[in-house]
Amino acid sequence: MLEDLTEILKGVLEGCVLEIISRGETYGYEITRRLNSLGFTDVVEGTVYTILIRLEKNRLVDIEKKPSDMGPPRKFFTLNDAGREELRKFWEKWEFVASKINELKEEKNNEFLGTNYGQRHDQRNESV
Amino acid sequence: MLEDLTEILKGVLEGCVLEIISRGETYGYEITRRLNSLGFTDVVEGTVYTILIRLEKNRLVDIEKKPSDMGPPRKFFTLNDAGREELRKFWEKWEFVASKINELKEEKNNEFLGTNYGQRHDQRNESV
DNA sequence: ATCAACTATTATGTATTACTATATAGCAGT
DNA sequence: ACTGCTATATAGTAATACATAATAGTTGAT
Repeated sequence: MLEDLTEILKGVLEGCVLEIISRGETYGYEITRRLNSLGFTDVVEGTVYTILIRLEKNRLVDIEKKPSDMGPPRKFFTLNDAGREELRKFWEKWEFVASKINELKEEKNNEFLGTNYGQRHDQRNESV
Repeated sequence: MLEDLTEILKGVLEGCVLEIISRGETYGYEITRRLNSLGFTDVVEGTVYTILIRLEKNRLVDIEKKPSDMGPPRKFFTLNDAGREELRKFWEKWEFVASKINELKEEKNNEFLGTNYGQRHDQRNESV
């Protein structure tokens, strides 16, 4: 149905994984299934594992290996303090970006209210 | 204030540029200023020009060069049919992804309503 | 016992993207 | 001349998601 989400997922997928881990100890395969059932049906294990390895490398997670009765042993991940701080920052960034994008979208819907094409756009130096 | 937005902007910045062009003929430098005043203060000309060259290569825009009384000539961009279709698809993708991310975020806020850690997560094969 | 299906992790290579940094150039005011 | 603003172009870099394949444990059917 929807086309490739690859590019639009860059930068947010890691945040999603952090959020999922923050709910409680979990592992790569389960995280992938969780993302799939959320709606990101094309995300595969390989993608999630590279994110998990990155989280480990950046010391945002604690890891514990445990046997499973369903297959090979699982590597369980939990967020540590740095991971929780990273997650907090992710949501902060997300809310900022999402609000700005929606602002742009709203302008679009309000186009009929009046545009200023041709007139000077002098908001230039009022920017943050 | 906010940290680096680089990664989270991947995949959405091009959509923003398409949207800005869709309002009417405009050029790289002005698009950059528009993005800056929207809140994306760190986006620089170089980034926008690479996006514009990409749009041109993918034949999503029409181009017209015009002299300026403010400096060097400007390259004006307008969306063609393919560009408008690409923009439509961008908003479709954005709404999908944003709704899913917010769904994940809401679950977070509703954590206190009850979790099912430890119990089996048997939504596995109910996924889309 | 063998095979397929599901569970689970690891690793290599690729494409795409935003960014850095720099170069070039026109115009205005000092 | 010099600075500052306007304006475009481009080579190189870092980061990310994905494709693909290898490995391995468990279960159930043939």
